[in-house]
Amino acid sequence: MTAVTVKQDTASTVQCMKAMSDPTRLLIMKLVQKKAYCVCQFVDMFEMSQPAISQHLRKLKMAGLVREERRGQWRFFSMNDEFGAHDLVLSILNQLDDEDETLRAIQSKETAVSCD
Amino acid sequence: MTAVTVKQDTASTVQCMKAMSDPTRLLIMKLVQKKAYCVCQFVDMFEMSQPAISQHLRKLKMAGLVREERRGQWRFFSMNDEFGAHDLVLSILNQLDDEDETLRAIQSKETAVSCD
DNA sequence: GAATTATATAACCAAAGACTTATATAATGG
DNA sequence: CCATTATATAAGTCTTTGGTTATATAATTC
Repeated sequence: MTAVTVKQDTASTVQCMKAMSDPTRLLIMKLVQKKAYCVCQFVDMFEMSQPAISQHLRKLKMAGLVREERRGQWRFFSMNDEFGAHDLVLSILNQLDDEDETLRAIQSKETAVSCD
Repeated sequence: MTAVTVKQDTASTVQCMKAMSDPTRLLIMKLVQKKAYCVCQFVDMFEMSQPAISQHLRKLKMAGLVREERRGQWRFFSMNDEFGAHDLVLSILNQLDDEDETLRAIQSKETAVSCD
């Protein structure tokens, strides 16, 4: 297991961190680390309006942290593991407790999507 | 060398990340990782007004990332290594390139303080 | 092709951020 | 004690952010 890390410059580090410095987006990243989710699933899990979720996802996508894939009428989002600061993303997510209350609460609200 | 990491909950992770999600504060953290600096040194290095620097330092201090120490008329700031999310801070700083242009430029402007 | 479902986008708003200038505080040195 | 130096704080401004509601777009189903 090599631990060689791709170093980032100040601007990209800040951009990546800003994208993740929000509870909703941080948890979305934690979730997409495991598998892809569609917008409506996030809407249910975070109990947040569809436009609000959509805008959070747009930020993550614009920053390069996630990737979007269309499946029928759904749009699935997953972690972009080719992202330049991918190592930074991983080390941040790695510091986040998997037993965290907020995370647990959100995961428990996961709903299935027809196309699954 | 143990790599056991103290996990953080969502709220503290976000709080810590927000404190560092600014180029000035990120670089201040990178600097204080090595040694303590006083306010006037940051003012010179970042070519930023004294109140602006003072406010950035207050944010870092309020969030628990740095520690303040008075030496005569100066106030020195250093990394708080007893901070709960200290590991998170370190892994973020570790991802930041030491050869980064912005960092280099700032370091080159370091000035001495009489009391040193 | 009309209704439904999933999503994005636009326009708006309140709160938070990052500065500014002006002023207060506190230690130092004559 | 007074002037100087280092720093903090207050108040104001402008921008960014994270939500809202309303509407547009696009695929699916009947």
